[in-house]
Amino acid sequence: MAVTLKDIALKAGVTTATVSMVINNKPNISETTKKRVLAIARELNYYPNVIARGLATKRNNAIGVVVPNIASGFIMRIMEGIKNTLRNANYTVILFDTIGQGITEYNLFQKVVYEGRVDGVIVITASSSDAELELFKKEKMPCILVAKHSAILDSIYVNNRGGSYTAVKYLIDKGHRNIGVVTVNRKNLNIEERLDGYRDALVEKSIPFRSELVYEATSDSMTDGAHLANKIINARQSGDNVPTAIFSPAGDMTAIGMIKEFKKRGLKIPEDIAVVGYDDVPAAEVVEPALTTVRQPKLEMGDLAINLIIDKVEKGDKTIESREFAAKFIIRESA
Amino acid sequence: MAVTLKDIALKAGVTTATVSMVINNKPNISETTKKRVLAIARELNYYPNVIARGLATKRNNAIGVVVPNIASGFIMRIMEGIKNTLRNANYTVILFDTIGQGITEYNLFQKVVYEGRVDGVIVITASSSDAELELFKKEKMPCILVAKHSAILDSIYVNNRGGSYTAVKYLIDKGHRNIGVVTVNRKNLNIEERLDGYRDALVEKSIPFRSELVYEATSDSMTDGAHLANKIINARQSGDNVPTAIFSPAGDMTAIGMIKEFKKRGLKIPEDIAVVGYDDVPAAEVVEPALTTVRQPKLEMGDLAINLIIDKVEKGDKTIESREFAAKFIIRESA
DNA sequence: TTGTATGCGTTATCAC
DNA sequence: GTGATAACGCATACAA
Repeated sequence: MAVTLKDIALKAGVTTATVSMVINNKPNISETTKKRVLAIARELNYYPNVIARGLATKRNNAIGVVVPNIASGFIMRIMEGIKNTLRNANYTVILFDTIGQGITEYNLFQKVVYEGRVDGVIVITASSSDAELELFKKEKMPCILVAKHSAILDSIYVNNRGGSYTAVKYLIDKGHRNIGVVTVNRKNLNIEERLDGYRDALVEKSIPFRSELVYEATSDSMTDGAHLANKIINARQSGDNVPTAIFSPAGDMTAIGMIKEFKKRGLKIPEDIAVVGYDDVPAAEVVEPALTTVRQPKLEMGDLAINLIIDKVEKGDKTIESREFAAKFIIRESA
Repeated sequence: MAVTLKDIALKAGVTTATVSMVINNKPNISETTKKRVLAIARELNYYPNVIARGLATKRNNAIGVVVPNIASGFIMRIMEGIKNTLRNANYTVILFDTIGQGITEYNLFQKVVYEGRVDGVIVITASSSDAELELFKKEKMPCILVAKHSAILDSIYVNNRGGSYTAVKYLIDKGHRNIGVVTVNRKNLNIEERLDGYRDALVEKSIPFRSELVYEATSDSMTDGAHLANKIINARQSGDNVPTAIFSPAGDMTAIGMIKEFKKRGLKIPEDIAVVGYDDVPAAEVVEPALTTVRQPKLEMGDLAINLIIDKVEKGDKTIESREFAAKFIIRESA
């Protein structure tokens, strides 16, 4: 049986109210009783029951992290940033995701908001609409949106358009004019923004956008990359529209799959065809040639997110802030 | 303001007790009031406050996952398995780790047990002693230990000794007699077990164990691998004790770093020196030659862990079970 | 079939 | 300074 305030009160000859005040360091308690109560608490190895405390104070000291799917390197790095800076802050983080639960993201939002387990949330998703996110505002649940800009909530996001622009401009400056681009049909990847950056660079250099140079992957995987690489090589052989460089906002694994397939088919990277990825996964450094890619500052985003949300929760700050991070272009050998 | 049982009761003209019984699908409620209450609950968009419910029932529908550090691919894959099969089971998972909190693992155990937030825990660590783990038993907190065998708690673990044995035997069968082994000083890696497997294979084939063939990494990283590779090459040049194969129970990244450095120094893999890793990280498939390695069935372990713990929590099962998984030897090109 | 009363462990508002 | 007492939202034993 867990030891409660009552146990301590009984043993100390005071009431639970007094014990509670001692435990919470409230003023107006005599030094002597304070010492006695504290000693007994330690002796009995007392831990406050956070559930009961939460009921009484309407504060749980818990932050929810809401994600579509935890099985993503992107999200894990952000989580790492969150946990890393949680430090002394006495908060517990609770992970919510839709995985395997057969519910929509909005259902999950409702659950998180109405269940009452958390004091605030960090929502990491680019696939929810403002209409859905509105729920947090409506129910006055402190919330930080990570991954895209929002007009109605605090948000932390990366300038992916700028990241793509930098990458593509780099390719153009190297002399490339036919630059293929790999997209993927995953809503929470901000893929449209990334394509915009690609177009920006083209426009700036007066290079026409050509839809034949857009390749679609079904997921960010090496097999998809290999498949697309073959498609490109075949197009090369039939002559026209031969890309001399590929930019893969769909992700690094696709880019890596392409590199490996290009090499297998006898092409030299980056001489015959340059490749640029997106994400900077660990394998990007391993592939030969090492992958030039775009990195998002995930740890920093997680760090900022947890700090912001705790501020919101504790200070009741109501202003809507948003913070943009720059994507970092990592130049290695593949381009 | 969140809607409570009281709100529904008021509107339905019954008491909170009745509403509670309806919500929880208790028997002996007339169909008519049931329907009416349910309709109003839906209309008001009622969600039970899980904190209050937890206090009343002493059940939180929450499982704690306790880890030393979430920033590990191993743990993330297990988490993925856990979340994946959580499915309809109406449980929330709460992540606890010691990262950046300046507390010991045992302090964390205490927090988890005494705070009362969770009904059961999955502890993923190989670095805690039985004496520390005893706490869960003592306080009757249902617990599954993942990563090593335990006599006092349910446990799920991988036969790492067998996995190492298989890998090293494979090298021996390929004709290798001087097999280097890379260790790392990280307690929660079960490194000793893995070394035992290495020794087992040696003993079986009557090959003497030689401590000069043991190399120590400081972490599982490419830079450590490169460093060790150079050490080995230098030893080669001075003549004696030249390993013709390397087994890296310290992890794949170290093995990959070695491969890249060996290649840079002009050695051919696996002809001049064979390399076998441990873990099967995504990059293992990317390096050239692709890394032969040992994989632990992480998803399956997570799956079993969550099923077991929910059973324990719900059925109050008291027997101590343990389940061993076999490690899988993945043969690629580096050996 | 439904209402009344009580408790879960804690905090908070009063008196004294 | 400290003790009663109510309240948080819900569940449940018992009474009606």
